[in-house]
Order: sequence, then structure tokens, then C-alpha cells
Amino acid sequence: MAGVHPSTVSRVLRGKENIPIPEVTRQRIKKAAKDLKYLPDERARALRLGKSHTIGLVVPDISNVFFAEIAKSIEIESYKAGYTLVVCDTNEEQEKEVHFVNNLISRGVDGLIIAPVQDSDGHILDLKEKNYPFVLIDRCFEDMEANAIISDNEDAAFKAVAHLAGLGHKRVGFLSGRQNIYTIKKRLAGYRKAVKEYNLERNEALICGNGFTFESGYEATLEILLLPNPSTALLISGNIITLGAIKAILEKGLNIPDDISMIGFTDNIVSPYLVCPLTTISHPLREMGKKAFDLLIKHVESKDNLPFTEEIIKTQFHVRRSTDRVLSQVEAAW
Amino acid sequence: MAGVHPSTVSRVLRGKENIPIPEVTRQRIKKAAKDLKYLPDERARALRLGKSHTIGLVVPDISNVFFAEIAKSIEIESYKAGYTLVVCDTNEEQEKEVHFVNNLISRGVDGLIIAPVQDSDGHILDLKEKNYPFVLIDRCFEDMEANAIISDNEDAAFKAVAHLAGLGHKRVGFLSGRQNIYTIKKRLAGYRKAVKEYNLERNEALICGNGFTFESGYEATLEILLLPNPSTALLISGNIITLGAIKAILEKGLNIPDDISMIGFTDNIVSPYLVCPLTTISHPLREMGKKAFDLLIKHVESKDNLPFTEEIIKTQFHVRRSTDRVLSQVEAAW
DNA sequence: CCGTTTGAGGCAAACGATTGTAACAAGAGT
DNA sequence: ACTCTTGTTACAATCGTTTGCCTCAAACGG
Repeated sequence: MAGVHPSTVSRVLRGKENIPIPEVTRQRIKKAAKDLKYLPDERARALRLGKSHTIGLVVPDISNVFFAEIAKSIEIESYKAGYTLVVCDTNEEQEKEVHFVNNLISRGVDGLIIAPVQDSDGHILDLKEKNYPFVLIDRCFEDMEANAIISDNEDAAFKAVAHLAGLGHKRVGFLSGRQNIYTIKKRLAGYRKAVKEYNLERNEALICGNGFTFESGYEATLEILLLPNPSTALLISGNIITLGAIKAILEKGLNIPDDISMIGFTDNIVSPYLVCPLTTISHPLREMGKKAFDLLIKHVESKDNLPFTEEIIKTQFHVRRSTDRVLSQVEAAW
Repeated sequence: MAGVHPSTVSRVLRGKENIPIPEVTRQRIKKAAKDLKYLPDERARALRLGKSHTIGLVVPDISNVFFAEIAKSIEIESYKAGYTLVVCDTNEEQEKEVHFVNNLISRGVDGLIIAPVQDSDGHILDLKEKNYPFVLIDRCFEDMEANAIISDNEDAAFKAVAHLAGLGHKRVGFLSGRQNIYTIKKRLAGYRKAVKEYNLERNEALICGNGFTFESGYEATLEILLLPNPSTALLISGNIITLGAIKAILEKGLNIPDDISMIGFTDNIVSPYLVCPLTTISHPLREMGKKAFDLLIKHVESKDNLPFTEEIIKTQFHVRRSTDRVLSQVEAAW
């Protein structure tokens, strides 16, 4: 429409000022582009340039606020940095994760941020082998060196149990998420360490559950409540699980915190407004997202091979009403 | 590596059985592909084929469960149908929405699902003009014909207010989200209709708020509570706003539902477990997502221009404890 | 008046995959 | 012995951009 060669259009629209093209032609091209509502084909550009200015984010459940918050902050950072973010939800299914990672690479994303399902790690090792830039977030692999932004799960769990011990609890239950996941392993380690240190009841039956769903939280809680000696407190590894636990507790006619204390692993905007305002461990999710993005971009935009960085982010502990002194049967009788 | 021409590789890997290629060669190529961990370049394929098997989803806030649920169901449907979903979060900013829509088109997505910010509609009209397949979800434009999957906001709001009227409430507040949005306009219309029909107090001061944030919910609620005659019930247009409202109510030392009833517009998994189990209007979000996806794919895969479809989905009403009979001052004195 | 610089912008190759057509060889048919 | 299949695989063009290089004309210097 402007009567010039595509290459000239490209030079004008990409703003190559050093190539001499008279202002009249520039204007003619720009006007034509506007009139035609011309949008460059990013596929073709990416193909030619070998760079897509796109990054991929792979999370296990986008409908969980935990990952939604992370996604949101990475999205905001990407936008600011001129990158487009592609979000994929694996639904905690390994097969989908492999599919998405390959798919994203096929579409030429410049890098990946992954919160892995962790049923296997072959595809992650492939990434390392290909020297593909990626950052693990929230979950990493113990025996693998990689970029990772994680939180201090072990320490947080330890402190949470310590808090309960300080309130006189002797039997603390641990509602687990999927047990083969890094975060859960670490939290469990912290739990065990505190149980030992504060001399609480050691009983494998108090460690219950294997999943991040409402139902798995509900059922695991029932199992613990139906023990001959149910726990007087619960440490709960996930915010959807927490709701299942509340359901079970209410159904049994129990009161929080009088009959049972609870601590939620993962604070969110509703924690203070639940049936009983929930004591939680809170993760600075926005900060984690930003750090993961910055780290990824550093690797993407660097020519040489940077060494891997693993950063552990401190969590915070919010005491609300769901944790209180244990009422022993004797005290209760009073 | 297999010593053959790329075209032969393509034919083998795409499984063109009608082109005669001897089994030995096929195996040689497949083995090489596996050994090299070959992944086809989807950009190049999309460029050549004019089809990317990708669709774009543009939502105003992915960290809001409402849209996260929609995103999740669309993601699941896309995966099943062999499409990749690209999710973009506009943060309720018009400028970002325009950017994302253009960006997605540039990358050659086959179609778009949009929950628009609705500060303007020029970019949507462009889509129509270009005959680009798209489906609006949750929010549509009153004066524009387009594919849309929406819910019966007006009716739902009407019924909610009717429910409150039935409980004896005469002054019902309406906590609004961003007021220029289709859904809010409709809800407000339903509210006004019920106010008229049940002869409730008509007072513009009872319509309050303009945003979907926690803070805007908090402040709008305070405004209503500080009126000389505060409302005895609230209809609340959004789940984050609801939390802000609860904060304001608790801060004022009021009790739900004794001092004030509330109905939340948008049920979610926590609604039953809030300080006071919340009476809500629930949207079948997964179903809406699936319908939007199916509709989009129908348009994407059809050669001819299908007529636009607008489907209105029925909401459900969940009565929980947050709505109760109004306690008049006289009754309360008893 | 001729050679050289400079301005303006076209040409062509490349990115990687796809596909209609062509090419070449071996074998079949006459 | 020659043509005609048929089987096997290569060639070339294409998708839309980008970029190094080249061309052509006008202007300039001597």
C-alpha cells in the first residue's frame, strides 16, 4: 500500500534510525500501517530472530490462590519487561507437565518458570542438558542443581509446631498434601524435628493425607479425628485442604480452637475471615514471583552460562484465633 | 541424521500414510527424531499452515477465583481438544487488554475468549471487522452483536433482593464493582427492579463502591454503615469485595446476620466457611468456560461465517446463614 | 566531463516446516 | 531393447520478517 519493499517497511517500523530513509517515506509507511491496522506476525519474527520475547509458566493448579498469586506477579513483571507470559495448568498431572514443557519449547519460549508436579524429573534434566533457561518455583528437586526460588518450609513447619507445643499441645496432626513433593517433604521434616525436640507424641497415624483437594483434606481430617486419641491441633499443608479440614471439624461438632487448634500453611486474603480466623504461615508470593522472573530473565538475556542460583525466601507467621492453649480433659471438666 | 530430506521427515512424523515411504526409512527417521529429542518448531508450522492450534484467554484478574475457575476449565477443555491456551491478565486495565489482544493476534492464535475491561470496545469491533473468531465471557456489550456466554445477572440480583425483602428488610445496600461493566449494570438493574417491586427504600446512597478490590469493598461498606440510616442488608457484587465488607462490618462491632444480612454475588469454595456462612448466588463457572470454549472452537473450525450466539446461563441461589429476618429496633429491644 | 560519494530503497537469503511436483531407479510389460 | 509403471525420495516454493549487500540515480568535486 505504501508502494515500498517489505524490507523498507521493516526498517521503518522497527525504528532503524541509522538507515537513511527520508521522512516522507517513513510517514507514508506509518500511515499505511495504521490504515491497514497492520500487526507484524510474531511467529515470523520469532522464527527469524530466534527470540520470541515470551516466557512460559507451568503451575499445578491455577485455581489455587497460591499459584494464582504467583502467576499474577509474574504476569505483571513480564508485561513491564516487554515479555508475554504463557500460563499452563498441569492439574498436578505429570503427563500434562511434560506435554506443556515440550509444547512451550516448540513454540520457542525464551525461558520457563516451573512449579513441577515432581512425579519424575526427566524432562527437567533434558532442559538442563539443552541449556534451556528455566527457574523452579516453590518446588525443587533435592538432588538437582538448578535455578530455584523456594521458601523455608522446614523452618516454618518447625516454628509452627513449636508454637503449638508452647500452647501445651502434645498431639499435633500433620495434614499432608501430595507426599512426594519437595515442599511437603521439607514441611514434614520440620514437623518431625519439632515433634522430637518438644517431645510430642510420635505417631505415624497423625500424619495423614496425600493430595491437595478439598476432599483429601476432609477425609484425612476425619481419619485423625476418629483415632482413639485424636490430635488437639493440626498443621495443614495447603489452603484448599484447610477448607476440607474445617468441614470435617464442624461436622464432628467440634469447635476451633477450643477443641482443636489449626495452623494453615499458606496465608491468603480470606484467612482472617474464616469461621475461625486462621493462624497461618504466609509466603511472600508476589515477591517470589518477581524474583523468579528476574532470575529467569537474567539467564535468558545473558550470553554466557551463568551459574545456578537457589534462593530461599523467609515466610512469616501470623497468629490469629485458630490456635489456643490446649484444654485438657481435666481442665475442661472445670 | 537419518540422511533424508526434511520433507521426508515431515511426512513420516506427521504420519502421512498415503505417501509410500518404506518401513525401514520410517523407522530410521523415527529413531533419529527420538535420539535427537527432536521437537518440531511450532512457530514455523503455524506460519506455514496458517493455524496455530492455540487460543487466547484474556481475563481481568487471574488471582480472583472467579476467573481462575473459568481459566481452569477452559484450560482443561483446550488440552482435551489439542489446543494450547495462552492466558493473559489485564488487571482491569484497558490499555493492557488492547495490548494483549493485539499481541495474541500477532502470535497467530486461532481465536480469543475475552472477559473485557469494558472501558472501550474499539479493539473488539476490530475483531469483528477482521472476522476474527472470539467469544465474550461473563461480560458483553449491550449494543454489540457477538458470541457471548454470560449469566443471568439481572434475574439473580432481583431474586436476591426479593429474598431479603421476604425476610423483612426494607433498606438493602448494593455494593457495586466497577460500574461501567455489563454484569454490574445488569445486577444493578435487577436490584432497582426489586426495590421498586417490593417497595423498599430508594436511596442512591445505598448504592456504593466502584472497584473489585478488597479496599474498595471495605470503604464502600463503611460509607453505607455510616449513613444516618444504615442498610440492614447488603448485596455484594464480587467475592474480594465481600471480604472487605466483612472487615468493615466486624470492625464496627456488628454481627452477621443479626445486625446486617449479606448476600455475595459469586459463590466459591470458601463461602460456607466464612465468619458467617455466606448466602450466595453461584455461577456454574466450569460450565461457562466449557461452553465458551466449545462455541469458540465451532467458529474457529467452521469454514463459513456462523451467526453469533449469545447464551445466558442460569445462576443458582444458595441460602446460608448470612441472611436472616431483620431485627427491628423494637424487636431487638425485647 | 568524468569519477566518486551519498542517498534511497530493492534483492535475496534465512528462520523451519509443509506439500505439490519432479526426478530417478528398478522392475514389469510388450 | 524400449517404454511404462511404481516405488522412493528430493526439489522448490511458501508462510512473514529481518538484514547484509547491492543497485541506481542524483549530487558533488576536480
